[in-house]
Amino acid sequence: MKRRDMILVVSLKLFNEEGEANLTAVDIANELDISPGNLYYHFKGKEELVAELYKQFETGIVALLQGANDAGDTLEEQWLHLYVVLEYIYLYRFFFRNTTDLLQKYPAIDGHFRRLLEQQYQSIRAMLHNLLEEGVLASNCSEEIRIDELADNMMLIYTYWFEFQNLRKRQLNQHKFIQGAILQIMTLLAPYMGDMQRQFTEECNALYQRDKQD
Amino acid sequence: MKRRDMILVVSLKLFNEEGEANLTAVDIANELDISPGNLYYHFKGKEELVAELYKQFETGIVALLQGANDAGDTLEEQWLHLYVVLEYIYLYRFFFRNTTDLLQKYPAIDGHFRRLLEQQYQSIRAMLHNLLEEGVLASNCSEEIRIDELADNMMLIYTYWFEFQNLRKRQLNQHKFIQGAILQIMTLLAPYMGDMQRQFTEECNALYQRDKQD
DNA sequence: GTCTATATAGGGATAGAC
DNA sequence: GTCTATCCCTATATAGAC
Repeated sequence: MKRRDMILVVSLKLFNEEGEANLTAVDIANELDISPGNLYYHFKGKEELVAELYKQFETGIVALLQGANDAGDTLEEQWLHLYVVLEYIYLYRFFFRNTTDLLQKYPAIDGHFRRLLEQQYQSIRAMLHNLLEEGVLASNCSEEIRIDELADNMMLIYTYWFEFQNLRKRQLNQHKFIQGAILQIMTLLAPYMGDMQRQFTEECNALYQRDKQD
Repeated sequence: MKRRDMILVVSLKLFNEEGEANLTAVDIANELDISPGNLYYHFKGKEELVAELYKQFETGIVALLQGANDAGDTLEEQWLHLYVVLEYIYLYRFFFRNTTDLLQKYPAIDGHFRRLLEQQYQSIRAMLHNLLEEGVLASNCSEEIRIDELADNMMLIYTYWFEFQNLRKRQLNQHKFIQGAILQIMTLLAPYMGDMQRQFTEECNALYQRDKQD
C-alpha cells in the first residue's frame, strides 16, 4: 500500500473517531509514525486531505444514487438501497459531524456537499412518488400524503442520526447506527403502508439484523 | 444596563450568527468597543461566558418543561407549548450548531446538556402518551403506535432543524424556522389523527403564521 | 473599571540536509 | 521520500498604568 493511500486511510479513521477539527497535522503524522514534514510532502495540509476524502465520498454516493434511479421500484430494492447508503454515510461520518463549521472552513467542498444533499433529497422524493403510484404507500384519510415533508424528515435522519445518537448515548457501532436509522424511517412510513407491506419491511429488517449480528 | 449584561447580550448575538468556535475574545471585545483586557476583567474567558449563557438557557427551558407537565393535556395547550420551546431554542440556537465539539470543549456543560435533552425526551413521551389515552392520537391499523420512535423523531427536529435548514438554504429567520419545524412535526403526527383533530391543528398553525407575519 | 503592552502556547507551513 | 529545525501567525491570558 502506497504511503499516500495509507495517510488517507488513517486520516479517515481518526477524523471519524475524534472529529476533523480536533486533529492537527502532527496528530495524524504521529499515528502514522512519520514526521509532519513528510505528511506535508504528500498533502499540502489538512485541506487537501479532506478534499481528497470528500472526493471519494461523493463519487461513491453519486454512484449509489444513480444505481437507485436505474434499479426497479420494488419495495425490496428500495429497502436494500437504504442500507447501502447508510453504510456509506457511516464510513465517512465525520462529514456529518459539525458540518456547518467544516464547510465554512473548506469553501471548496461547501458547494459540492450542498449539491449532493439536494440530489439525495430529489432521489428520495422520486422514490416516494414511485411507491405512491404503485400503491405501496397510500393515504389513510381524506388528506394527501406530504411527500416533500416526509423526504425532509428522511434527509434529517440520514444527516443527523449518528450525531444525535452520540449526543445521547455516546459511541455507536455501524450495526447499531443502521438499525436505529432504519427503525426511524420505518416508523415514519409505516402509517402509509398496508398490513402486508408493513410486515414485509419488518421481515426485511429482521433478516438484515440477524445477518449482521456481531 | 450593566457592562457584564451587555457582554452577555452581544456574545449571544455573535455566537448565534457566526458560531461559538469562530469567535475570539478579541472579536467580542471589538463588537462592544472595549478592550480585550476589559472583557477578561468581567469573564475569565470564553468558557465562563458560554457557561453563563448556558445557565440562562437551561433555566428557561426547564421552566417551560415544568409548565408543560403542570398544564392540561388538551391539544391546544400542547400545541402552544411547542411554539414557545422552539422560540427558546431559536434564541440560544448556537448551542445546537456543532454541538458535539462544543460539549467536548466545555466538559462543564456536557453533562447538563445531555441531561436536559433526556428530560425533554421524557416530556415528549409523556405528552404523546397522554394524547393517546385521550384518543387524540390513534393507530389506524393493526399495529401499535411507536411512541418512543416518534419522540426520537421530534427530538431530532428540535435539535437539528435549524442547522439542517442552514445547510440547505442558508439563513432563516425565527418565523421561517418555527414554521418549518411545526410543519415537520404535524406531518409526523398527522396520520395518527382523525380528520377533526388534524383540521384543528392546521387552523392553529395558520393562525400563528398570520400573527407572526413580518 | 478600563486601558495598553506583552508573555505564552499551539498549530500551520516551509527550508534544507540526508 | 523522509527527517529535523525553524518561522509565522493567531488566540489566550496576564501585568501594570490610568
